[in-house]
Amino acid sequence: MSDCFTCVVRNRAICASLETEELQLLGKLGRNRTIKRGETLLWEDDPAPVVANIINGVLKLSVNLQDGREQIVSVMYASDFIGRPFGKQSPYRVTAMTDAQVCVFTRSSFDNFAREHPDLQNKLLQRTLDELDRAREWMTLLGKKSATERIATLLIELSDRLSVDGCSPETLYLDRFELPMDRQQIADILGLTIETVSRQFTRIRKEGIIELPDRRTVIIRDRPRLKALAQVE
Amino acid sequence: MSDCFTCVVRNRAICASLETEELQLLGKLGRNRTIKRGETLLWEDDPAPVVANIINGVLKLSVNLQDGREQIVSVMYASDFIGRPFGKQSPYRVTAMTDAQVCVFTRSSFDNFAREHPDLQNKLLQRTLDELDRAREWMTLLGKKSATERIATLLIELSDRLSVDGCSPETLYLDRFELPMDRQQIADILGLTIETVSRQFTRIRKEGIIELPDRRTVIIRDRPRLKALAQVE
DNA sequence: AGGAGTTTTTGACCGAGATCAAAGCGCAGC
DNA sequence: GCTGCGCTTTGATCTCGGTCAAAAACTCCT
Repeated sequence: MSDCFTCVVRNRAICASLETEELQLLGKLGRNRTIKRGETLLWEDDPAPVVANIINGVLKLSVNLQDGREQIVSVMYASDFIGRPFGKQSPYRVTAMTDAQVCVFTRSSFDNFAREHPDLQNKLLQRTLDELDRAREWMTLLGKKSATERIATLLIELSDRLSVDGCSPETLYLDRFELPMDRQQIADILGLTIETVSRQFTRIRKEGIIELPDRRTVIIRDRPRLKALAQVE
Repeated sequence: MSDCFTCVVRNRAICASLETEELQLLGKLGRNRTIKRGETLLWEDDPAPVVANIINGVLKLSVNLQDGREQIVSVMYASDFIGRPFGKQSPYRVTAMTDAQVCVFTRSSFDNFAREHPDLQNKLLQRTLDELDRAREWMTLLGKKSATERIATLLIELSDRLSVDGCSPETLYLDRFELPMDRQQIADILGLTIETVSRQFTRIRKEGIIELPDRRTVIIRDRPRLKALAQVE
């Protein structure tokens, strides 16, 4: 059993809606699990589905077309909730982009628990609405933005989302961070090819907006200009 | 006051989760409203927000960038739920694509009601999850599909969604229907330009897959081939 | 340290869809 | 019936990002 009371995401995940006793009950249902980078936690329409909270690490949710094309439809971070409770199966593949730790529930046990805890369901609803907003923002990116705008938007988003993850309250903005994904994955998030991603990185690096000390590290040198590139909204 | 008991979407909208007495209560909170094609029901981040059920008609949800680019992030049909309950405001513009009738609630009154009706919240959660799936499917379209694939996908989707709307149970497939939007709106849904949309229509019309008796009418002549064009998944 | 394999960058070229421009079509009003 | 206007189609050209290929940089192993 996992100890929910010392859990690092206890106050940010959906569990935050629960009181001591309920948390104890939910804790009995969950199992901690470690996943290696590249490992798939959940296959599309898995017949034995699970839901999970992310404790740490970054996971992707992807749609894979038969001809091999892959679209990443969501990137999920610590405290995010994975999976589809109630009814339908989840038509996505969930794969770890970095080593990760998750807190896993069988769907049936989670469903039963949730049915009796309206506060938890409410939290879940709000999270799903947030996720929907994010998906729609990304639709706008995919439908209307240029390659440069896409890259800039991703970098801004990452610096926001990873800073919460890092949990150091003094760094409101993360100006230096590790990319949790490789170039191919960036391409599959942004609806571009790996070559275009690389060229755009080079471009904004040469303009002095960012620095790339190595493949995985990004330093934002000129945030206002980066925001200007991203912020067409 | 609107009469919920004879409402055409009574069994398909979220209200389906309510018993007689509760429905009566909710009915007191709602107001019927007619909207003309092109009229905007809700502006992005409206300070006096409402939520609504669609009784009939088709509405769009759009994100508008400052330079005039518009991405339509959702097309909503009869029995769909509009707006964002609990907390945040809705960052989208909601506009009628056809004349429509909606059942409107102020957000605060709806929130209060929903808080006391877990079944309603559960229904809302499931709907939101469905909507999220649809948004992600569209992300895949916008990120990975060719112009032809996009048009074909939209036509299949419309023939599915409008047939439920029409409510004639014998027509499982609608092979003839009216487009609820003009070419520009199709372009803004699919992340294309109006010219490309027009060219693709002409193309699949010349191939005998569809027929276009007039601007707004579509007849599907060869559904299997249309599906093949759309169905890259 | 050297070498094999992987990932990323760079270069040359190409093409799907965008852009710009000009008809064509359908309908409302007179 | 004609005219004017908005929407749609068609045509000509351009461009951004894709494709194909090779070089460069990094990683990991021995």
